[in-house]
Amino acid sequence: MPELPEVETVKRTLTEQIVGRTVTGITIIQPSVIRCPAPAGFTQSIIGKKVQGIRRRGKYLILNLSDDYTMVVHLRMTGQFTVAERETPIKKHTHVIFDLDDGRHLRFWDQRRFGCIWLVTKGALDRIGGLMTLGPEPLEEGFTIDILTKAVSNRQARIKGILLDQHVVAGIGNIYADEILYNSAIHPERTGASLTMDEIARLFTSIKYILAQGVEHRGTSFSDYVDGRGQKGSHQNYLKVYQQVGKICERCQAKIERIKQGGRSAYHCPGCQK
DNA sequence: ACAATATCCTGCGAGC
DNA sequence: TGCTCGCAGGATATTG
Repeated sequence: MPELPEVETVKRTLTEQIVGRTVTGITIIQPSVIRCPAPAGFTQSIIGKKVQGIRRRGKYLILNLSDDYTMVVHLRMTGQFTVAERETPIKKHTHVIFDLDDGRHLRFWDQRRFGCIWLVTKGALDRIGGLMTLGPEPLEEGFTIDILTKAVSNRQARIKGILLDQHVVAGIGNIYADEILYNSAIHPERTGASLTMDEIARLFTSIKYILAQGVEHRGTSFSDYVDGRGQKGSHQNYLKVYQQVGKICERCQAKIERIKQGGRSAYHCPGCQK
């Protein structure tokens, strides 16, 4: 599941490979992954564009192209955006193939087809749903303890749901939400309003620490995730609760449990997450 | 405004 | 062997 650390790793590995490259052709196999414009317009506009830089905002990849165009990609659940040699066989669920001027391919693959691509001109980024309403980047200066305090205050929603809300803070998904709550020893079903100042301070520290660890480990490859070179991350080897049902908590020796929350799994330690 | 739930999609494993 | 069911979850739409 590409969350902030995974998308950041894709950004870095793609930057090394495709900045300076020009798109010379495109094959759209599954048109529905392209949100805008329509395939004919997309094809016409993308060809000849040079990749000038890549940045990340939350879980969105943003490719700055020549002529003031911007291509935005969201990998959602199973999306992969990788560079491949032209001779490499095309896997099932490959939806879009960009031909690059160095003879290689940039390929968008997504087994479950939740991922999507937008191509807009500069200034039209507000046409991309969700991008303009994202909360602050958790690993940057703009994210403060004051912002987190305001986000949880007087909220009856459960804290895990608040962490997953991209308007509050950008880039946290199910894996890192569970790991952050474990690290701060807070139970996922606590309401925002119930948190003490001390707990909010711990949560703030854990958000930064766990996400930074995820980036350092180049992401969590639990099922499909790979970076822009097709390589897996290693953070799955450092998970304390996510997908760890029955394992012994190293902090209190209780057994890790899974509960259902909002249609999602919430992994936690019933012994020390209060 | 807020909080919870349904929806999209495919593959896999459990259970019968 | 082959079927059904539940599960995986990011973001949006819908409901209360």
